[in-house]
Amino acid sequence: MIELKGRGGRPRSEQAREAVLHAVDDLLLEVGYAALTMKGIAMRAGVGRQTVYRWWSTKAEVLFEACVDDAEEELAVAPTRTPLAEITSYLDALVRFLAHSPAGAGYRALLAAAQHDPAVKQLIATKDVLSASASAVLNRVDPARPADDQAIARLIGPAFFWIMSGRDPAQLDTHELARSFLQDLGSEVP
Amino acid sequence: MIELKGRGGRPRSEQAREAVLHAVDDLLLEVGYAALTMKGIAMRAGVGRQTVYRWWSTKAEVLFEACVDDAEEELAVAPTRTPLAEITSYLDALVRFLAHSPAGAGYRALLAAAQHDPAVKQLIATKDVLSASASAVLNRVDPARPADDQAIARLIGPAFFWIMSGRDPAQLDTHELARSFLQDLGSEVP
Amino acid sequence: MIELKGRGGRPRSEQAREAVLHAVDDLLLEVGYAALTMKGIAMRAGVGRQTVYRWWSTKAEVLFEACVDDAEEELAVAPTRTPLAEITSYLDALVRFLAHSPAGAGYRALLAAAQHDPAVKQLIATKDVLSASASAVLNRVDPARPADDQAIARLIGPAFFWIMSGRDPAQLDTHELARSFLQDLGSEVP
Amino acid sequence: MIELKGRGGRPRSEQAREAVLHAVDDLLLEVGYAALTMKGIAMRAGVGRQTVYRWWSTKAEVLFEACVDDAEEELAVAPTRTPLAEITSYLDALVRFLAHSPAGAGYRALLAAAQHDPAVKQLIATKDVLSASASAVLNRVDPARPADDQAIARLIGPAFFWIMSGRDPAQLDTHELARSFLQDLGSEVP
DNA sequence: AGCTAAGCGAGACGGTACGTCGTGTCTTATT
DNA sequence: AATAAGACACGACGTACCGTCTCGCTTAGCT
Repeated sequence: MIELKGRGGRPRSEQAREAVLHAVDDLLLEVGYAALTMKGIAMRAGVGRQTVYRWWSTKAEVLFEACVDDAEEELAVAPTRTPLAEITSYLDALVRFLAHSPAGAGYRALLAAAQHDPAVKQLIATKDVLSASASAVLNRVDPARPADDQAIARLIGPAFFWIMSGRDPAQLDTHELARSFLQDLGSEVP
Repeated sequence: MIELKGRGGRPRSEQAREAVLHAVDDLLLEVGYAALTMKGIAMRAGVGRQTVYRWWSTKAEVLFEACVDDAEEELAVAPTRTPLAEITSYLDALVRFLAHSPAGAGYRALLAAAQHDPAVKQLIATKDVLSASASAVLNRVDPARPADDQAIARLIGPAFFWIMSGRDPAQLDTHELARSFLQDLGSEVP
Repeated sequence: MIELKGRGGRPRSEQAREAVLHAVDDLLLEVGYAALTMKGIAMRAGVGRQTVYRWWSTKAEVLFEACVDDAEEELAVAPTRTPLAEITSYLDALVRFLAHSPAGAGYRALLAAAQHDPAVKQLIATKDVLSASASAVLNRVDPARPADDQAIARLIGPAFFWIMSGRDPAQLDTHELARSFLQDLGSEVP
Repeated sequence: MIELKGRGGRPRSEQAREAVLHAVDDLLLEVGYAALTMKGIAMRAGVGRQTVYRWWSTKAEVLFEACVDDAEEELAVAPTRTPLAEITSYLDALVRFLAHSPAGAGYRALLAAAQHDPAVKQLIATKDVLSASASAVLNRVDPARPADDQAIARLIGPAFFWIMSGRDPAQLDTHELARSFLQDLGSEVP
């Protein structure tokens, strides 16, 4: 037996929960993260403000829950024949996610907020979708060598910096990035 | 001569300007970027609110002016004998700047804000201290090959991602990063 | 016989009813009428909110039911030998009730609320404890002359105004008030 | 020299002050005291909420300032030839004020609130318009005998109770009240 | 004994006012 | 003309209470 929580009381409304998450998705695109407010979310969702505060403490938490699932899905790439194709395909997905996806916009906003808000830092640390996706790809490319953080940073870093520093995603040569990453991988200190 | 501005009137107070910039520096460390406000800056600086608005439009502009000079200085590394030492030294400076320097905290906050504020994006684009410093190092290491954005991203990216994603700066192996970067440099497609 | 209500169903809980009335009594003294809330009453009584709303529409109704019985009792004075003693004794009880009794505090609050809430006005009109008590005394003092509203107002008014306008009840000379009231009574236009 | 306050700063807006006071007057009649809110006052006045809170702490304070002047004016009666006419005229004005005047509605609301709010009690004690007006009449009727609180209570009390307890003002015989009051006055203990 | 129905505690729901704070603008007197 | 001071209209903050609703659980009278 597990379900021991709250014996009485009206159960949480799944409808309200979804309305809030959809409202956050919509508003992020329409007004941006800075103009995203708890009040605005509640109004857009047709929900009382207390209902939002009851389940989420900050707009960052709502946004995190709203886009973490999409993020995982968008960063998963299909297996390919060669490591080069696999890495290139992953980097393309990464750039697409960070630069164009709604979920990516949410992720960038959260990562930005985490730079000056320890609570958000801790929040996004609970599910590090970027590292996890890179780790999955690396483990598939070279199952013998377990993916470490340093390798993940070398894989993700250049594209990540490219997007975060505001450069044009179309100008990034992901194929060259993948080639150079794999060369390092095959030539590390013996 | 030079002073061609408004014919009459009181000149701008240099004292007020410096008080504002120092106030921003102090407050960023004390309360963080999110809690940084124009009102708070003015109060801390002992300056009228209008005086802040007269010379800067947003808190981002004040912060930018307050930390861009420090940033340039901290990211300049002394020339070294070998490329490997030079690159390693630069990456160390980069990590130190992003992870520990007050100016770096300001830069991170601005770059974060730029993710959802086009005005801030444009602002920090006017003086890309990170790319400029990397460019300087690259040109010194290999004067024959002019530094391009892709190489800059490969150099800065991994360390940048490491810090921005909240990893411990002490765990980053900059020497290994430098080695792998230089290997790519020497082996690019002929 | 008589019990024609709903054929089935759980009967009303007398325990809950009393808990609510006691809670209102307690809270009125502790936090005052303004801070008295339906939610607070339910919590203090250890009762569901709906249970309060099921039997009373407003906090005024609960309070009325909670203090009307006490009020009647406190305003009833024992017969005395002389009219003067009787009237004085009644005025003393009136002042004691209005100024010091918990039930009187409830009555003052309700009468105050009635000034801007027609529903409360109608509510307290259903059982005018003040006038009724005065009427009883007057009828005993002079059975020949039925107590009219004007006489009741002359009897109650001065003390009522004294308390309602915040004056010190100890400074009121009820004996003098009684003497002057009786003089009027005996000298009205023939 | 007196005007030493605040050397700098924008002066208080008289326009905003009047807009707020008029808004309170209007809203009291339209929605009643219970539904009167600081937010509503600010909106109706076309004024920021902070502006209201800057100068008044509670809706009671705003209302007090809004109706105290009207109250004083409405309770001042013109001198008459006979004491009976004077007293009757005053009682008529008193009833008219309490039962029909907007300012009187405000006064009743405040006096009601004072029953359970010490701050309001203290507030209305700073300018006791009812007692002051009665005092003025009594001093004119019998300059030899200075008006005491007990006499004031006997004069005001009956009419006050009549209105506060919700009776029909038209049914009150002020002439009889005045006659009986004057009889007491002339026959007090020697 | 089983069924039906209303009351019960609990607590989430959509709303709205609270009093505070920061926004960017404005209006003073002073320098 | 720039300054320090501070009032202005505006609107988001997070909290509290409103009155309603939906749960699972009594607790009775009526088959």
